Amino acid sequence: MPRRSQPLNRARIVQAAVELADAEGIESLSMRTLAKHFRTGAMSLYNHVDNKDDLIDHMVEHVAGNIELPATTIPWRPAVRSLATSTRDTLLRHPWAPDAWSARLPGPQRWRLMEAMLAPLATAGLTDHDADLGFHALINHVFGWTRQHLAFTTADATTTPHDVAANLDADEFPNVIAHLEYHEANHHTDDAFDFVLDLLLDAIDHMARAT
Amino acid sequence: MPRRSQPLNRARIVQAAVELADAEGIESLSMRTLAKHFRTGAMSLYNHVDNKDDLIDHMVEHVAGNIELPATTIPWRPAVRSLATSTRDTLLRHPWAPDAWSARLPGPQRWRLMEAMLAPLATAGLTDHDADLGFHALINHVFGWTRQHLAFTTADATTTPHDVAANLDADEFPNVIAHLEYHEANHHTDDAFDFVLDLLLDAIDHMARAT
DNA sequence: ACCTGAACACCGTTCAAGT
DNA sequence: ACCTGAACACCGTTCAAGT
Repeated sequence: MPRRSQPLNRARIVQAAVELADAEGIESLSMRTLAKHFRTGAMSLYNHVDNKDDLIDHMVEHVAGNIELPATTIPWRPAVRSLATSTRDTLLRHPWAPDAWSARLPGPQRWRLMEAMLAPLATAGLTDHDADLGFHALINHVFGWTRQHLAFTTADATTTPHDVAANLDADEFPNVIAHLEYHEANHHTDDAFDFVLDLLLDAIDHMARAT
Repeated sequence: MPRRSQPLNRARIVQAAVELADAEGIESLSMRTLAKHFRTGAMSLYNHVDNKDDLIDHMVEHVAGNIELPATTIPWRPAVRSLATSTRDTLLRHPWAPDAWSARLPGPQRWRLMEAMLAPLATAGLTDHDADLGFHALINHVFGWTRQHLAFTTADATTTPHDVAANLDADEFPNVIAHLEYHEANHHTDDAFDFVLDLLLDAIDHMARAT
């Protein structure tokens, strides 16, 4: 809760909004509570942002801008792999980001990321069709895995998978119960992200060699 | 806008809420506007639903209940394939559903779906580890593809990919522009869903044979 | 048991008035 | 140019009072 020494500007507002959404959840981010961080009223924010929707657009762009790009000199496979991983890492720091991201049109920072993923794919020697398939499969994996991971680590920290399993009918849902118990026992083995990522990279490599 | 001949009950409320969210978007679904559908005040809904969050839980369960399950007699691969496809088909009819689904804990109908996906996978002869990888990769693909498709078909119907491409710097984003133009030219070739689905099923089959 | 009006504590946003 | 108070049109939800 900083005093208001410096004048308001959009960068500071967006930065504070991201921090607030990270800490308290985006559902409790309101123009009024955000303005309180600057010891002013909600109306003052409208000098720097069109409206709340515009603010969230800028928040998503801010997050997108934090994603580290791979060097343009490395081969396509490590480049794509590195970008997928750093995208996941950044998204995990902003639990509200995946939903906001998917629901909005891209801005400059997101175009920059798309370019950084498409450019190495374009050097792999794929047909347009295969490049398109590969690109979307990779994006879907990164966001799908991240969302799944966030749902597990964020939702009701009080309710463990084991508790949930105990309330399910063992005759009706035997495989669900086994699945939940597997997760209970394997909390810290997070190789699923890399495994499926490599599966997709293998498939892309295979398509490239067949072209 | 039905007259209120029958008494209110939760099933009718949830049904109306789903229809309203499908037609107008979930952001314009309020307890007050929903109540107006039954020519009553918002407060009357609270006799059948704990609160708005509970209502949305029931809406997601309603959608999950509409997903057709494969026969339990068929082999694992067509069973999984069919469930993935019918899940996608149902989700596409309810654009608000994927976000609401991912953000909430499962209820009975979603357990039923998980069981219907895990049960055939369990007969494929995978290790627990591989079954887990396969399950999550399949779910991520279904939801990721569906979200992507919804974003493309719902967002600003006025702005075509081609319009967007025209506003991008051709030197900075050459691959993004090529990608958008590819989508412009290939509106109706939707084989990406099946292609990646088969890729994942092949990988699962391969893991099963190697066990 | 089910219903419902009034009221409370919030929202986002507009507008007119200030410096 | 930037700021801001009051006001408007909404929210979800509680509570007390009705049948």
